[in-house]
Amino acid sequence: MIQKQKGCNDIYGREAKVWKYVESVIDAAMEKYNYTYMRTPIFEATELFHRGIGEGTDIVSKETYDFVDRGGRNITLRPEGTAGVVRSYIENKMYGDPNQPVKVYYNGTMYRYERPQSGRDRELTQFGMEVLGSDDPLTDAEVISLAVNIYKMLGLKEIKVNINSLGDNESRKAYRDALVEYFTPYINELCEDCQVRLEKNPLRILDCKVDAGSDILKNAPKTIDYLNDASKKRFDEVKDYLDIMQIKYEVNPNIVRGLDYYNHTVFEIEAKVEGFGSNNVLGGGGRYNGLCSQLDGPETACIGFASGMGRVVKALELENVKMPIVDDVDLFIMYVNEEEKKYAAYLTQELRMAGFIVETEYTGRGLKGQFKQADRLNAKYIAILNSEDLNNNEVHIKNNKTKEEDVISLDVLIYYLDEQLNTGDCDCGCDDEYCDCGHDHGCGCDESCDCGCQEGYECTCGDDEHDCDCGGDCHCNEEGHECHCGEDGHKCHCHE
RNA sequence: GCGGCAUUGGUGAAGUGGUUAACACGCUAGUUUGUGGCACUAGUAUGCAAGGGUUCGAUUCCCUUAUGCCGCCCCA
Repeated sequence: MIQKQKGCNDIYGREAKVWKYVESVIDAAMEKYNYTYMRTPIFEATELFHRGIGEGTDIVSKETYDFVDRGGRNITLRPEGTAGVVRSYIENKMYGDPNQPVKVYYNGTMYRYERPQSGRDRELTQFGMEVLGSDDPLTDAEVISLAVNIYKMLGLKEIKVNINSLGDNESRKAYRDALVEYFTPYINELCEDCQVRLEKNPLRILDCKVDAGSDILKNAPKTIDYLNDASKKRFDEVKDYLDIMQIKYEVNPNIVRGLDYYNHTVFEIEAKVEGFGSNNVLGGGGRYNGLCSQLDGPETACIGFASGMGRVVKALELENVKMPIVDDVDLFIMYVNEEEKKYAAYLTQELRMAGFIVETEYTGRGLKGQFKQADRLNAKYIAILNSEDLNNNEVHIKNNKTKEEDVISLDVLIYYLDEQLNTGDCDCGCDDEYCDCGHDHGCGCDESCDCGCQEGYECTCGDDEHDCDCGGDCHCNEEGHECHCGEDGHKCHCHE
């Protein structure tokens, strides 16, 4: 049997629905912040990542998927999203657009040649956003706020935002020197890995798991103490904006990120859920003002954030977050003989065109088996075709919840279903099959809001009956968008 | 790149150097002349990740490979 490649995953069934839902929430959040979706190629010239990330690190030397194509080009499957976005910004001369900063987001697969473990795969899906062309501290706060709000809208509660500032190049260098000076006398007391880090990447000693908690680490110099006045002022401004936006965070001097190109603001968002394993960072980001010029573009101030979809989904599962996932069908059409099957084919087509989710039998099961199948599919109604009924232009239709059965004229079947299915929990009276405002179409407006509630906020969706303490804005409050469900004061959250 | 543990049917799994690989769920069919979910009955792995070795004989022992889980390195 041919197996999937190491560190890759097949996502299907219910899990795939969860992914689609998470993606829809991401899209909605990005839209609110006015970040535009962009797609860049999955493979790029190897040089892009070598120059972007830096030659010396393990990352580029042994953790990318590299190959030479048939034309002799050196190709690398993208290990992250930022480099491609910056390349595109330069190549398409987006810096020339008067509409600055450029705010974009992406969502796609990345490839890293690593040994898989919990929360780490070789093919992973990341979403992220970048703001290119502004050094305003407000953009730092905006990116962090957007990241936090995505998690909130999804309904995650146990998250922690860690922020830090590395300062400008001058501050960074001063800090690095101070660290080396501080740790050198203690070199023999550090773990073996840290002894190597002291020379290669002293900042990462602060991240060490072995030495964590030791007095040497606790008393190490803090980035913040080495920020020059301008950098310090800038960091204070970022924190002020976060306070104004009511984003909770903690300044954590040990957040340093791995790459050289970061400066000023760096941040990580952790899942604080039990059982998450050692890789519990949902996402991270920071400012990278030097990258664009390093890639032959103009000097451009940028900040970005990226988050792993797999880890987000894992956090949602561990927190048992409820999601508005439609996994039932409106009607299952049963039949036994060939003549009935032909009518089933016709009826299936007809009702689907009318907007219902319709299923029928494809594997030759008997009636008993078809009833079981209808249950498995969570069919709300069952139509039992029988030749005699059909000759009388009638059909047996059964409510699969109450088990009540009616015999109705085929002429009124559509109206019958329409009435039955749209008078459930939801009273929006919607009769437009393409509107997703109704309970049957996944709106979630019937009981509780699906906006990913957090405490301490008031819902602004304008629906009285629906008591929500959601975080930030409810995403059913789409301004200027008219719902065609016909209920006043009820705003639809469909994206048309 | 380094290390620990794992891999038995559609699923969860038990098990042993030697005739038919437990048990449960599921699934299919029947009892039920076209209305299920209960009950009962029957069927449901020529196979124990793949390949090689030891042995009279291996799913069981050994080796290699693959994949999975967990950790280290690294972390974009």
